[in-house]
Amino acid sequence: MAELSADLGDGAEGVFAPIQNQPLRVQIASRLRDAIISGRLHPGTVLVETALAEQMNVSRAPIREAVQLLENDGLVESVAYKGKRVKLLTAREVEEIYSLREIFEVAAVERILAREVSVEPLAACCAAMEEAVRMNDYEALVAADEAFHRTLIRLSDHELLLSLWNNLYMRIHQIMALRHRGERNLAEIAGNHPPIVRALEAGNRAEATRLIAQHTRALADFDPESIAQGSQ
Amino acid sequence: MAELSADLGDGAEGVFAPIQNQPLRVQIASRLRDAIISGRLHPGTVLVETALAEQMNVSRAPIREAVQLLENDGLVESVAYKGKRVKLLTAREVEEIYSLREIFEVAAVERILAREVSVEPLAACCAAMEEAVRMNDYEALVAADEAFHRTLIRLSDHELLLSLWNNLYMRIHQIMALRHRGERNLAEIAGNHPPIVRALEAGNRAEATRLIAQHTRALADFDPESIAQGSQ
DNA sequence: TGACAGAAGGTTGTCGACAATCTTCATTGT
DNA sequence: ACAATGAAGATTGTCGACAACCTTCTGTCA
Repeated sequence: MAELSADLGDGAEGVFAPIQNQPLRVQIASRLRDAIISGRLHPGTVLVETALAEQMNVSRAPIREAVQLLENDGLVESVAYKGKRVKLLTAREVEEIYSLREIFEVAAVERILAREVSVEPLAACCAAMEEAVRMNDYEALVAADEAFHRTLIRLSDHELLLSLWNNLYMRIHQIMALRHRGERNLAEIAGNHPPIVRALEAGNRAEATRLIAQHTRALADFDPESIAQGSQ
Repeated sequence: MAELSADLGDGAEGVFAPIQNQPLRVQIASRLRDAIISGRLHPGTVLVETALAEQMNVSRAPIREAVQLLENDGLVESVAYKGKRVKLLTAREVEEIYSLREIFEVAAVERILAREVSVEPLAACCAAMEEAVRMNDYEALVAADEAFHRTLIRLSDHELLLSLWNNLYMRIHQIMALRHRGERNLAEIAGNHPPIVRALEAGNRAEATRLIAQHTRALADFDPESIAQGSQ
């Protein structure tokens, strides 16, 4: 039994999938989070505990705790005497989210350059993006893009920064899902990244920072009216 | 009644303190938070719901929710099948907290310079610090120091950054409380800040950034062994 | 016709209890 | 003496119910 659990834990080559007895609140929170960041639950949607409990066939306790988890994520807000609702997105907040993204990425660049970390993982992400462009696969491109930026943060070797990034990117996901999908030039998006990698390889801090800022601001250049707010 | 509430809300000059019917979880969370960041609850201390519920004479439900709030704050961690405990502090985590502090302050400086905001509020904080030095009041100096840095973030006009800062500074409070109080030169601490204000006034980005980094690293220059970890 | 008072409805806040799970300790066998 | 098995204890997870609070609708009075 000792070696069995060891196998499952380490190699993950075992026959059995690892048993994961996640608390209900975690499962519920995952479902709700997915619904919110995918845009299925619009900002302003009221989350009524009793209704959710009935839908998911559980009691209110795990629902309450799950909603609280989402509140910590900044996806849900509490409005006095009205209950909880999916957080409304103001233009200002969207701006701040993207500017924070820029702050984080620039900080990551600084650390990567200071520690002279290999940027090979970033090049791999670029390759995945080019592949997605060849296949004309928008979803794959988005995934590779996310992987690129998360890898950038990860290479900075800063766990706290990475956890903040994960939370931030969740909200960016939501914003992208709510935004009308403009006609994006796949090749242009993919093409933005290799120069960043090259600047990092060259140790060119100013250029890397400039490219990151430019890329982020292009993403943030949205139509404020395009974000669907729920009723009210 | 309308004008009464308006008075209380705006001027805060009314006779009555505003009625705040905070949920139990918020009151409980505040108490626990205070205990943790003041160092009265050491890292590693196990938080048993039933015990806390009995001590505070409430049921377990609000205790659970309060502890979850602290978990979101990063002050409590969940260890499988052992319950929740006050989060242990590793040297790495402390380093990351201070490096994040530097990232945030540098970002704030950039924004302040870009927007040409008046730095008068910062000068006021410096005056408070000098007054504290004159009175040889360590507590007042710490308070003024915190006010200075929070003001710096506030002047950057970035709500998201400010909320992250508040959370981060909570943990810095905890670290300072756990750290053996070295003999600090009050005048030296106070003296660090006016040059920052002058650099901001002069629009000298490089100098301001350099001073911030220097100041932060002086704070982070701690003895890793000095942080008391609870039993285990 | 408008405004105020009252009642009804709905939602969150809190509680006590039960169930499930893991840990720890005692016991037994080799 | 050590290891494995079993039982007991403790803690978290979940549930259903009650209470408090605010909102909203309706009815009445000026």
